[in-house]
Amino acid sequence: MENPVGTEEIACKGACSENLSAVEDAIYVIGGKWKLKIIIVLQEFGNVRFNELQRTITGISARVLSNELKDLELNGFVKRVVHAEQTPVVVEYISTDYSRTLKPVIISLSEWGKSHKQNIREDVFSFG
Amino acid sequence: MENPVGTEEIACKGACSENLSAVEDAIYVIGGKWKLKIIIVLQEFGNVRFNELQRTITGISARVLSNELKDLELNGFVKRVVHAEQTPVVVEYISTDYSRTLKPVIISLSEWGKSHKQNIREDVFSFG
DNA sequence: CTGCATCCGACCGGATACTG
DNA sequence: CAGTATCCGGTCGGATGCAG
Repeated sequence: MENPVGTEEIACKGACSENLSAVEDAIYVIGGKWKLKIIIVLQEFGNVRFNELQRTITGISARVLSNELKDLELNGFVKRVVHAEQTPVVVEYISTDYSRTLKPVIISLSEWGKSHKQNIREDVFSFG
Repeated sequence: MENPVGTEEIACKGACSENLSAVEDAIYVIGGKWKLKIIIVLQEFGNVRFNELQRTITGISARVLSNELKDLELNGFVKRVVHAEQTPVVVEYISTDYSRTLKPVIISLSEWGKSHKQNIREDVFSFG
């Protein structure tokens, strides 16, 4: 059936673009090199301070971390808690309930990442 | 070996960084604005030609698409098939078995993306 | 400590034109 | 059609310095 841009493709585009735009939305908010990693650390540690965060997430600069945190806070993934009673001021970041809805995403990514690393080690696709 | 930050944090770092590095690995290969979207389209359409791909994935330029495809092929997510018998030459891209191992990742991302869009619409966290 | 402001180089990626 | 080459503006992000 020669069907260059026929009904079949159009139909697929409908169902497909639903997936596509959903994933696009997801990537838009939690995409990038750092966001998920920050979320993971906050979920595992509970509450973390700025410099602690920077030390844990290897390679991130203060500037970028600061921007990412602002972004994450705006989107409701992170809460910024200031302990004003102390000097110097202590600031802690904690993960929100909403960030916990990302658990399935994090788990599937983590599992895939593990098996991928294995595959690379075993040279599964060195097609020579 | 001194321990400036305390054993508790170190212990957590062990368990935590496993997750962290796994997710990092995943993001390293399939991260970015386009890679997952390309993979999704190829999985849903089966085999797609270059320009078709560019039309389907709104906003991507030929240059970037070309680079992404090369990258994806190198990592075994995409296969490039040349039909030399035709003129002008027809090239099709198809998804590999390995790219299908990303299914769980794509599903969880897609579902989260959908519910996230809903949440935004309902203004769940307009703390205004 | 917790960041923000500024400077500045590196890189990303769009537009355009071109080849096979 | 399926890309590649070049130009070039915009953004990303490191380094440094400074403020609360």
